[in-house]
Amino acid sequence: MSNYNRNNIPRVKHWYDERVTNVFDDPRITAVGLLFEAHAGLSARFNAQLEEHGLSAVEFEVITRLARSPGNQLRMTDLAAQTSLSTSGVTRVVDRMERDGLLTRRACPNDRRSSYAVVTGSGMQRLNETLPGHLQMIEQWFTGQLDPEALAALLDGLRRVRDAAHPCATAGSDDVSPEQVAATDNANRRH
Amino acid sequence: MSNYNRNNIPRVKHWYDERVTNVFDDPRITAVGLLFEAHAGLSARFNAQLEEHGLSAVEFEVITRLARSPGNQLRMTDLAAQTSLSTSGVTRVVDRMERDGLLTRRACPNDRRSSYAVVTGSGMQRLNETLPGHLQMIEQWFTGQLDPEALAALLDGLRRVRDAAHPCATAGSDDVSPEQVAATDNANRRH
DNA sequence: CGGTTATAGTTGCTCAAGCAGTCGTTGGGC
DNA sequence: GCCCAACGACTGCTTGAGCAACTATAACCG
Repeated sequence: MSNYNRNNIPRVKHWYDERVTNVFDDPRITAVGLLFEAHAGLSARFNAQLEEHGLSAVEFEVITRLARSPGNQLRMTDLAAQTSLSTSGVTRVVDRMERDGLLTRRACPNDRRSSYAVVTGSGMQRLNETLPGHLQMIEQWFTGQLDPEALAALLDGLRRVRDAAHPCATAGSDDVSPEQVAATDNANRRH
Repeated sequence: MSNYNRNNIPRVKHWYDERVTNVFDDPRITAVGLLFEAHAGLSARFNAQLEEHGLSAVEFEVITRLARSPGNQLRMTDLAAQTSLSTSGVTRVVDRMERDGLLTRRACPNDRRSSYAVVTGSGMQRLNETLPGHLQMIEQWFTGQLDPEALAALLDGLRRVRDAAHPCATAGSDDVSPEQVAATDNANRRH
Protein backbone atom coordinates (compact mmCIF):
# COMPACT_ATOMS: atom_id res chain seq x y z
CA MET A 1 0.00 0.00 0.00
CA SER A 2 3.05 2.25 0.22
CA ASN A 3 3.77 2.02 -3.51
CA TYR A 4 0.15 2.75 -4.16
CA ASN A 5 0.14 5.71 -6.47
CA ARG A 6 3.67 5.32 -7.70
CA ASN A 7 3.67 6.03 -11.43
CA ASN A 8 1.55 8.83 -12.77
CA ILE A 9 -0.71 6.90 -14.95
CA PRO A 10 -1.89 7.07 -18.45
CA ARG A 11 -4.28 4.18 -17.66
CA VAL A 12 -5.31 5.51 -14.27
CA LYS A 13 -8.77 4.14 -14.41
CA HIS A 14 -7.99 0.49 -14.83
CA TRP A 15 -5.25 0.48 -12.32
CA TYR A 16 -7.29 2.21 -9.65
CA ASP A 17 -10.36 0.18 -10.36
CA GLU A 18 -8.58 -2.99 -9.46
CA ARG A 19 -6.80 -1.77 -6.41
CA VAL A 20 -9.76 0.17 -5.16
CA THR A 21 -12.34 -2.54 -5.25
CA ASN A 22 -9.91 -4.75 -3.41
CA VAL A 23 -9.29 -2.16 -0.78
CA PHE A 24 -12.98 -1.59 -0.16
CA ASP A 25 -13.57 -5.24 0.49
CA ASP A 26 -11.11 -4.96 3.32
CA PRO A 27 -12.77 -6.46 6.39
CA ARG A 28 -11.88 -3.40 8.40
CA ILE A 29 -13.88 -1.18 6.09
CA THR A 30 -16.74 -3.61 6.29
CA ALA A 31 -16.60 -3.65 10.06
CA VAL A 32 -16.79 0.11 10.31
CA GLY A 33 -19.56 0.12 7.77
CA LEU A 34 -21.60 -2.23 9.89
CA LEU A 35 -21.18 -0.22 13.04
CA PHE A 36 -21.93 3.07 11.34
CA GLU A 37 -24.92 1.77 9.43
CA ALA A 38 -26.35 0.16 12.52
CA HIS A 39 -25.97 3.47 14.26
CA ALA A 40 -27.50 5.40 11.39
CA GLY A 41 -30.42 3.03 11.15
CA LEU A 42 -31.17 3.17 14.85
CA SER A 43 -30.78 6.94 14.87
CA ALA A 44 -33.34 7.27 12.12
CA ARG A 45 -35.84 5.04 13.92
CA PHE A 46 -35.31 6.83 17.20
CA ASN A 47 -35.55 10.26 15.66
CA ALA A 48 -38.89 9.39 14.14
CA GLN A 49 -40.29 8.40 17.50
CA LEU A 50 -38.76 11.32 19.37
CA GLU A 51 -40.17 13.69 16.84
CA GLU A 52 -43.66 12.49 17.64
CA HIS A 53 -43.05 13.95 21.05
CA GLY A 54 -41.52 17.14 19.75
CA LEU A 55 -37.96 16.32 20.73
CA SER A 56 -34.82 16.20 18.68
CA ALA A 57 -32.15 13.64 19.46
CA VAL A 58 -30.00 16.28 21.08
CA GLU A 59 -32.86 17.58 23.18
CA PHE A 60 -33.71 14.08 24.27
CA GLU A 61 -30.14 13.45 25.26
CA VAL A 62 -29.99 16.71 27.17
CA ILE A 63 -33.17 16.15 29.09
CA THR A 64 -32.20 12.56 29.79
CA ARG A 65 -28.80 13.47 31.14
CA LEU A 66 -30.32 16.13 33.33
CA ALA A 67 -33.11 13.89 34.59
CA ARG A 68 -30.71 11.15 35.60
CA SER A 69 -28.51 13.59 37.51
CA PRO A 70 -29.04 14.42 41.18
CA GLY A 71 -31.64 17.14 41.49
CA ASN A 72 -32.50 16.82 37.83
CA GLN A 73 -29.89 19.44 37.10
CA LEU A 74 -26.39 19.88 35.80
CA ARG A 75 -24.07 22.81 35.27
CA MET A 76 -23.89 23.97 31.67
CA THR A 77 -20.28 22.90 31.32
CA ASP A 78 -20.91 19.46 32.74
CA LEU A 79 -23.84 19.06 30.42
CA ALA A 80 -21.60 19.95 27.51
CA ALA A 81 -19.05 17.40 28.64
CA GLN A 82 -21.66 14.66 28.90
CA THR A 83 -23.24 15.35 25.56
CA SER A 84 -21.41 15.68 22.30
CA LEU A 85 -21.98 19.43 22.31
CA SER A 86 -19.70 22.39 22.76
CA THR A 87 -20.51 24.83 25.53
CA SER A 88 -21.97 27.25 23.05
CA GLY A 89 -24.05 24.45 21.65
CA VAL A 90 -25.37 23.75 25.11
CA THR A 91 -26.16 27.40 25.66
CA ARG A 92 -28.37 27.32 22.60
CA VAL A 93 -30.11 24.03 23.18
CA VAL A 94 -30.91 25.12 26.69
CA ASP A 95 -32.15 28.43 25.26
CA ARG A 96 -34.59 26.61 23.03
CA MET A 97 -35.70 24.14 25.65
CA GLU A 98 -36.13 26.90 28.18
CA ARG A 99 -38.26 28.78 25.68
CA ASP A 100 -40.34 25.62 25.28
CA GLY A 101 -40.71 25.29 29.02
CA LEU A 102 -38.81 22.03 29.36
CA LEU A 103 -35.90 23.45 31.32
CA THR A 104 -35.01 26.41 33.50
CA ARG A 105 -31.72 27.99 34.35
CA ARG A 106 -30.89 28.31 38.02
CA ALA A 107 -28.03 30.31 39.46
CA CYS A 108 -25.33 28.36 41.20
CA PRO A 109 -25.19 29.55 44.82
CA ASN A 110 -21.47 29.11 45.46
CA ASP A 111 -20.06 30.03 42.06
CA ARG A 112 -21.64 32.99 40.36
CA ARG A 113 -20.10 32.13 37.01
CA SER A 114 -21.91 28.82 36.79
CA SER A 115 -25.55 28.16 36.24
CA TYR A 116 -27.57 25.00 36.36
CA ALA A 117 -29.94 23.73 33.75
CA VAL A 118 -32.87 22.16 35.59
CA VAL A 119 -35.65 20.04 34.20
CA THR A 120 -39.08 21.55 34.84
CA GLY A 121 -42.18 19.58 35.71
CA SER A 122 -43.31 20.02 32.15
CA GLY A 123 -39.98 18.70 30.98
CA MET A 124 -40.30 15.67 33.21
CA GLN A 125 -43.76 15.05 31.92
CA ARG A 126 -42.53 15.23 28.35
CA LEU A 127 -39.74 12.82 29.14
CA ASN A 128 -42.18 10.42 30.77
CA GLU A 129 -44.40 10.53 27.74
CA THR A 130 -41.45 9.85 25.47
CA LEU A 131 -39.51 7.20 27.33
CA PRO A 132 -41.81 4.16 27.12
CA GLY A 133 -42.04 4.41 23.35
CA HIS A 134 -38.32 4.97 23.16
CA LEU A 135 -37.59 1.84 25.14
CA GLN A 136 -39.96 -0.02 22.91
CA MET A 137 -38.06 1.19 19.85
CA ILE A 138 -34.80 -0.02 21.34
CA GLU A 139 -36.35 -3.39 22.01
CA GLN A 140 -37.83 -3.58 18.55
CA TRP A 141 -34.88 -2.55 16.46
CA PHE A 142 -31.91 -3.43 18.60
CA THR A 143 -31.95 -5.61 21.69
CA GLY A 144 -34.89 -7.69 20.54
CA GLN A 145 -33.09 -8.64 17.37
CA LEU A 146 -30.68 -10.92 19.17
CA ASP A 147 -30.90 -13.77 21.60
CA PRO A 148 -29.46 -13.03 25.05
CA GLU A 149 -25.99 -14.45 24.60
CA ALA A 150 -25.52 -12.88 21.17
CA LEU A 151 -26.62 -9.58 22.65
CA ALA A 152 -24.22 -10.03 25.53
CA ALA A 153 -21.38 -10.70 23.11
CA LEU A 154 -22.31 -7.67 21.07
CA LEU A 155 -22.43 -5.42 24.11
CA ASP A 156 -19.19 -6.81 25.40
CA GLY A 157 -17.49 -5.99 22.13
CA LEU A 158 -19.03 -2.56 21.99
CA ARG A 159 -17.92 -1.85 25.51
CA ARG A 160 -14.36 -2.61 24.68
CA VAL A 161 -14.42 -0.46 21.57
CA ARG A 162 -16.13 2.31 23.47
CA ASP A 163 -13.61 2.19 26.28
CA ALA A 164 -10.78 2.39 23.79
CA ALA A 165 -12.09 5.04 21.46
CA HIS A 166 -14.49 7.13 23.48
CA PRO A 167 -13.15 9.94 25.60
CA CYS A 168 -14.97 9.30 28.84
CA ALA A 169 -17.59 11.94 29.49
CA THR A 170 -19.17 11.73 32.89
CA ALA A 171 -18.60 15.20 34.24
CA GLY A 172 -20.74 16.07 37.21
CA SER A 173 -20.54 12.51 38.44
CA ASP A 174 -18.35 11.89 41.42
CA ASP A 175 -16.01 9.31 39.98
CA VAL A 176 -14.18 11.60 37.59
CA SER A 177 -12.29 14.77 38.26
CA PRO A 178 -13.39 17.80 36.24
CA GLU A 179 -9.96 18.40 34.74
CA GLN A 180 -9.78 14.86 33.48
CA VAL A 181 -13.12 15.23 31.80
CA ALA A 182 -12.23 18.56 30.27
CA ALA A 183 -9.03 17.14 28.87
CA THR A 184 -10.53 14.07 27.27
CA ASP A 185 -13.43 16.11 26.05
CA ASN A 186 -11.24 18.61 24.29
CA ALA A 187 -9.27 15.82 22.75
CA ASN A 188 -12.49 14.54 21.30
CA ARG A 189 -13.76 17.78 19.88
CA ARG A 190 -12.50 18.79 16.45
CA HIS A 191 -9.94 21.56 16.33
CA MET B 1 -44.56 2.88 33.68
CA SER B 2 -48.07 3.81 32.64
CA ASN B 3 -48.89 5.30 36.05
CA TYR B 4 -45.68 7.18 35.93
CA ASN B 5 -46.62 10.79 36.49
CA ARG B 6 -49.93 10.11 38.12
CA ASN B 7 -50.27 12.50 41.03
CA ASN B 8 -49.02 16.01 40.65
CA ILE B 9 -46.51 15.90 43.26
CA PRO B 10 -45.43 18.13 46.03
CA ARG B 11 -42.38 15.87 46.48
CA VAL B 12 -41.62 15.64 42.79
CA LYS B 13 -37.94 15.51 43.22
CA HIS B 14 -37.67 12.47 45.37
CA TRP B 15 -40.22 10.53 43.46
CA TYR B 16 -38.60 11.19 40.12
CA ASP B 17 -35.15 10.68 41.43
CA GLU B 18 -35.98 7.13 42.37
CA ARG B 19 -37.91 6.19 39.30
CA VAL B 20 -35.57 7.96 37.01
CA THR B 21 -32.34 6.42 38.12
CA ASN B 22 -34.03 3.06 37.85
CA VAL B 23 -35.24 3.74 34.35
CA PHE B 24 -31.85 4.93 33.19
CA ASP B 25 -30.19 1.80 34.44
CA ASP B 26 -32.45 -0.11 32.11
CA PRO B 27 -30.22 -2.45 30.12
CA ARG B 28 -31.80 -1.25 26.90
CA ILE B 29 -30.68 2.31 27.57
CA THR B 30 -27.24 1.03 28.44
CA ALA B 31 -27.06 -0.97 25.23
CA VAL B 32 -27.91 2.01 23.07
CA GLY B 33 -25.48 4.10 25.04
CA LEU B 34 -22.69 1.67 24.26
CA LEU B 35 -23.42 1.57 20.57
CA PHE B 36 -23.76 5.32 20.26
CA GLU B 37 -20.71 6.09 22.33
CA ALA B 38 -18.63 3.60 20.41
CA HIS B 39 -19.79 5.28 17.24
CA ALA B 40 -19.10 8.76 18.58
CA GLY B 41 -15.66 7.76 19.76
CA LEU B 42 -14.67 6.21 16.48
CA SER B 43 -16.10 9.13 14.55
CA ALA B 44 -13.98 11.52 16.54
CA ARG B 45 -10.83 9.50 15.94
CA PHE B 46 -11.55 9.12 12.26
CA ASN B 47 -12.41 12.76 11.80
CA ALA B 48 -9.10 13.76 13.30
CA GLN B 49 -7.20 11.62 10.83
CA LEU B 50 -9.31 12.61 7.84
CA GLU B 51 -8.85 16.23 8.67
CA GLU B 52 -5.10 15.81 8.35
CA HIS B 53 -5.80 15.07 4.72
CA GLY B 54 -8.26 17.92 4.30
CA LEU B 55 -11.35 15.75 4.16
CA SER B 56 -14.50 15.82 6.22
CA ALA B 57 -16.26 12.59 7.07
CA VAL B 58 -18.92 13.31 4.49
CA GLU B 59 -16.37 14.08 1.81
CA PHE B 60 -14.51 10.91 2.62
CA GLU B 61 -17.68 8.89 2.37
CA VAL B 62 -18.57 10.51 -0.93
CA ILE B 63 -15.21 9.96 -2.52
CA THR B 64 -15.08 6.42 -1.19
CA ARG B 65 -18.48 5.51 -2.55
CA LEU B 66 -17.57 6.97 -5.91
CA ALA B 67 -14.20 5.29 -6.03
CA ARG B 68 -15.64 1.89 -5.33
CA SER B 69 -18.26 2.27 -8.04
CA PRO B 70 -17.67 1.20 -11.63
CA GLY B 71 -15.91 3.98 -13.52
CA ASN B 72 -15.31 5.83 -10.26
CA GLN B 73 -18.59 7.60 -10.79
CA LEU B 74 -22.19 7.66 -9.66
CA ARG B 75 -25.25 9.67 -10.54
CA MET B 76 -26.04 12.38 -8.04
CA THR B 77 -29.22 10.68 -6.90
CA ASP B 78 -27.56 7.34 -6.39
CA LEU B 79 -24.83 9.03 -4.43
CA ALA B 80 -27.46 10.62 -2.24
CA ALA B 81 -29.10 7.25 -1.67
CA GLN B 82 -25.82 5.62 -0.70
CA THR B 83 -24.78 8.33 1.67
CA SER B 84 -26.88 9.77 4.45
CA LEU B 85 -27.37 12.96 2.46
CA SER B 86 -30.33 14.51 0.73
CA THR B 87 -30.00 15.30 -2.93
CA SER B 88 -29.47 18.94 -2.20
CA GLY B 89 -26.84 17.98 0.30
CA VAL B 90 -25.10 16.00 -2.40
CA THR B 91 -25.29 18.92 -4.80
CA ARG B 92 -23.42 21.03 -2.32
CA VAL B 93 -20.79 18.53 -1.27
CA VAL B 94 -20.06 17.86 -4.91
CA ASP B 95 -19.90 21.62 -5.48
CA ARG B 96 -17.25 21.97 -2.83
CA MET B 97 -15.29 18.93 -3.88
CA GLU B 98 -15.42 19.98 -7.51
CA ARG B 99 -14.14 23.40 -6.51
CA ASP B 100 -11.30 21.62 -4.68
CA GLY B 101 -10.53 19.53 -7.74
CA LEU B 102 -11.41 16.17 -6.19
CA LEU B 103 -14.42 15.50 -8.39
CA THR B 104 -15.93 16.55 -11.71
CA ARG B 105 -19.44 16.49 -13.00
CA ARG B 106 -20.00 14.63 -16.22
CA ALA B 107 -23.18 14.72 -18.27
CA CYS B 108 -25.07 11.47 -18.57
CA PRO B 109 -25.21 10.54 -22.25
CA ASN B 110 -28.62 8.83 -22.28
CA ASP B 111 -30.49 10.96 -19.76
CA ARG B 112 -29.91 14.66 -19.96
CA ARG B 113 -31.44 15.25 -16.55
CA SER B 114 -28.82 13.17 -14.82
CA SER B 115 -25.20 13.93 -14.25
CA TYR B 116 -22.41 11.85 -12.86
CA ALA B 117 -20.02 12.81 -10.15
CA VAL B 118 -16.61 11.43 -11.14
CA VAL B 119 -13.48 11.20 -9.07
CA THR B 120 -10.57 13.04 -10.65
CA GLY B 121 -6.99 11.87 -10.63
CA SER B 122 -6.31 14.37 -7.91
CA GLY B 123 -9.24 12.99 -5.96
CA MET B 124 -7.91 9.46 -6.33
CA GLN B 125 -4.55 10.60 -5.16
CA ARG B 126 -6.05 12.23 -2.11
CA LEU B 127 -7.98 9.09 -1.33
CA ASN B 128 -4.87 6.99 -1.68
CA GLU B 129 -3.02 9.26 0.69
CA THR B 130 -5.83 9.04 3.19
CA LEU B 131 -6.80 5.38 3.13
CA PRO B 132 -3.76 3.69 4.69
CA GLY B 133 -3.94 5.90 7.76
CA HIS B 134 -7.66 5.39 7.92
CA LEU B 135 -7.32 1.63 7.89
CA GLN B 136 -4.73 1.95 10.57
CA MET B 137 -7.13 3.95 12.70
CA ILE B 138 -9.78 1.29 12.31
CA GLU B 139 -7.30 -1.34 13.34
CA GLN B 140 -6.10 0.69 16.28
CA TRP B 141 -9.42 1.77 17.76
CA PHE B 142 -11.82 -0.88 16.63
CA THR B 143 -10.91 -4.22 15.12
CA GLY B 144 -7.60 -4.48 16.93
CA GLN B 145 -9.34 -4.12 20.28
CA LEU B 146 -10.85 -7.58 20.08
CA ASP B 147 -9.64 -11.09 19.48
CA PRO B 148 -10.93 -12.66 16.27
CA GLU B 149 -13.91 -14.54 17.64
CA ALA B 150 -15.06 -11.66 19.80
CA LEU B 151 -14.82 -9.44 16.75
CA ALA B 152 -16.76 -11.94 14.70
CA ALA B 153 -19.48 -12.05 17.35
CA LEU B 154 -19.61 -8.27 17.45
CA LEU B 155 -19.87 -7.99 13.70
CA ASP B 156 -22.48 -10.68 13.56
CA GLY B 157 -24.62 -8.84 16.07
CA LEU B 158 -24.11 -5.54 14.30
CA ARG B 159 -25.07 -7.08 11.01
CA ARG B 160 -28.36 -8.26 12.39
CA VAL B 161 -29.14 -4.92 13.94
CA ARG B 162 -28.13 -3.16 10.75
CA ASP B 163 -30.29 -5.42 8.62
CA ALA B 164 -33.24 -4.76 10.86
CA ALA B 165 -32.93 -1.05 11.37
CA HIS B 166 -31.05 0.27 8.40
CA PRO B 167 -32.92 1.06 5.24
CA CYS B 168 -30.67 -0.63 2.69
CA ALA B 169 -28.87 1.94 0.57
CA THR B 170 -27.04 0.48 -2.37
CA ALA B 171 -28.44 2.49 -5.26
CA GLY B 172 -26.39 2.30 -8.41
CA SER B 173 -25.45 -1.26 -7.68
CA ASP B 174 -27.07 -3.90 -9.80
CA ASP B 175 -28.75 -5.96 -7.12
CA VAL B 176 -31.34 -3.40 -6.09
CA SER B 177 -33.95 -1.65 -8.18
CA PRO B 178 -33.91 2.14 -8.02
CA GLU B 179 -37.51 2.42 -6.84
CA GLN B 180 -36.83 0.11 -3.95
CA VAL B 181 -33.88 2.18 -2.91
CA ALA B 182 -35.79 5.42 -3.20
CA ALA B 183 -38.57 4.05 -1.04
CA THR B 184 -36.39 2.79 1.77
CA ASP B 185 -34.30 5.88 1.56
CA ASN B 186 -37.21 8.21 1.99
CA ALA B 187 -38.45 6.17 4.89
CA ASN B 188 -35.13 6.74 6.53
CA ARG B 189 -34.97 10.48 6.06
CA ARG B 190 -36.62 12.62 8.71
CA HIS B 191 -39.93 14.21 7.87
C1' DC C 1 -48.47 13.67 -31.48
C1' DG C 2 -49.85 16.65 -27.11
C1' DG C 3 -50.46 16.92 -22.45
C1' DT C 4 -49.85 15.27 -17.94
C1' DT C 5 -47.02 13.25 -14.55
C1' DA C 6 -42.68 11.83 -12.62
C1' DT C 7 -37.75 12.34 -12.13
C1' DA C 8 -32.79 14.73 -11.71
C1' DG C 9 -30.65 18.33 -10.18
C1' DT C 10 -30.19 22.99 -8.37
C1' DT C 11 -31.28 27.08 -5.43
C1' DG C 12 -33.37 30.12 -1.55
C1' DC C 13 -34.28 29.94 2.97
C1' DT C 14 -33.88 28.34 7.65
C1' DC C 15 -31.78 26.26 11.44
C1' DA C 16 -28.42 23.89 14.33
C1' DA C 17 -23.67 23.72 15.75
C1' DG C 18 -18.78 25.06 16.26
C1' DC C 19 -14.99 28.51 16.85
C1' DA C 20 -13.26 32.56 18.43
C1' DG C 21 -13.82 36.48 21.11
C1' DT C 22 -16.02 38.81 25.20
C1' DC C 23 -17.44 39.69 29.99
C1' DG C 24 -17.87 38.69 34.60
C1' DT C 25 -16.10 35.67 38.32
C1' DT C 26 -12.82 32.96 40.83
C1' DG C 27 -8.58 31.60 42.83
C1' DG C 28 -3.67 31.44 43.37
C1' DG C 29 0.86 33.80 44.02
C1' DC C 30 3.11 37.53 45.91
C1' DG D 1 -5.08 43.09 49.45
C1' DC D 2 -3.74 43.03 44.41
C1' DC D 3 -2.92 41.20 40.08
C1' DC D 4 -3.20 37.90 36.66
C1' DA D 5 -4.30 33.52 34.83
C1' DA D 6 -8.06 30.23 34.47
C1' DC D 7 -12.80 29.36 34.13
C1' DG D 8 -18.04 29.54 32.99
C1' DA D 9 -21.34 31.25 30.12
C1' DC D 10 -22.85 33.85 26.28
C1' DT D 11 -22.71 36.11 21.46
C1' DG D 12 -21.21 37.10 16.44
C1' DC D 13 -19.99 34.88 12.63
C1' DT D 14 -19.51 31.08 9.52
C1' DT D 15 -20.52 26.57 7.78
C1' DG D 16 -23.11 22.54 6.57
C1' DA D 17 -27.48 20.26 5.84
C1' DG D 18 -32.47 19.76 4.98
C1' DC D 19 -36.98 21.22 2.99
C1' DA D 20 -39.59 23.29 -0.37
C1' DA D 21 -39.90 25.48 -4.64
C1' DC D 22 -38.28 25.63 -9.34
C1' DT D 23 -36.42 24.22 -14.07
C1' DA D 24 -35.42 20.98 -17.43
C1' DT D 25 -35.91 16.55 -19.16
C1' DA D 26 -38.09 12.00 -19.62
C1' DA D 27 -41.86 8.80 -19.73
C1' DC D 28 -46.41 7.55 -20.06
C1' DC D 29 -50.97 7.57 -22.07
C1' DG D 30 -54.91 9.04 -24.40
